[in-house]
Amino acid sequence: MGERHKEGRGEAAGALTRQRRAVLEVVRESADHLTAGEVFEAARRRLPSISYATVYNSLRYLKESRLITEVTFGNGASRYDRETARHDHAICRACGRLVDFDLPETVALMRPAARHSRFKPESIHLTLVGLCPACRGAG
Amino acid sequence: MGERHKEGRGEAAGALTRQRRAVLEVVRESADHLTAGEVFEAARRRLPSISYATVYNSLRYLKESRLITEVTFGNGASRYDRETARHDHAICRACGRLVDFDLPETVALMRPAARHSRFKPESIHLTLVGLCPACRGAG
DNA sequence: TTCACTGCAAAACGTTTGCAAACAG
DNA sequence: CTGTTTGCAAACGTTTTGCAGTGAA
Repeated sequence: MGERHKEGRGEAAGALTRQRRAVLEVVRESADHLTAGEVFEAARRRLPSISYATVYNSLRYLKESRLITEVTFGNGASRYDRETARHDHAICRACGRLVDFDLPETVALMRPAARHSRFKPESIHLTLVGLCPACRGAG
Repeated sequence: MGERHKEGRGEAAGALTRQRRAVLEVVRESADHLTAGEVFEAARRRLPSISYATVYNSLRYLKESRLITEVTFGNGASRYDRETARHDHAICRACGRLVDFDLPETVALMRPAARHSRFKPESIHLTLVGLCPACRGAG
């Protein structure tokens, strides 16, 4: 796994190429959580020659470099999140909308969760399923 | 395939056919969380003529009938859980092992989570990522 | 007869990989 | 030169679907 300190950033060595930077910027500039396909569409606007495979490769690289985060709920496409700090998620069961939030109380559950599961804890997060503001109104 | 009639249990109408019951029993008899493929293998031992598609159809039916639960983490295969009550999960980042546990404190976070996300809350669960007892030792 | 369910094969998705060519150090 | 990254296409694993045939009511 690792060559070290080229970038001093994360685990992945290697360069932040033009393609990778375009992908990173796309993810960073979106308030939403884009799918790989959506990232591809947007990245292509900046760099028309970029390929789908390179988008995937770049997303993997950026994730390993801890510059972005991958969110996988359900069997649909993964979504990519510019937020790299610990946080929680809410998912709308009607429209699938995914929202980040941070509930500080969550981290306090790490030790009890570790005790119950007997796992060595590394990270924890909360997932709220319900109706987003838009769908809550639509009933 | 003459079996019982409606169970009046969940949303899905229809019968608990021989195939569906075989699939249900497979899920119920496993302490682990089986993938559809594993359910298929086990169901085939009971009912050699059962097809993959029927396993998928049955799993969907059982899920809609609230007799089993589907768990989807990562981009791998869905796993099926006999536990239908609210509970939390721990996932081993080394081997992928998935363990159920119930942390009663989790439900108390539903209201604050709803406040932070502005969602109408329906269910909540905690996901602990770390190392399972086996991988914790193996380092 | 009617209608739901099954089984098969093929399609659909999202994602990964093999490889040759382009590129950076 | 040497190793890395790209782009393309093809492969992959999982899940869904179209449809003809089966079986239960």
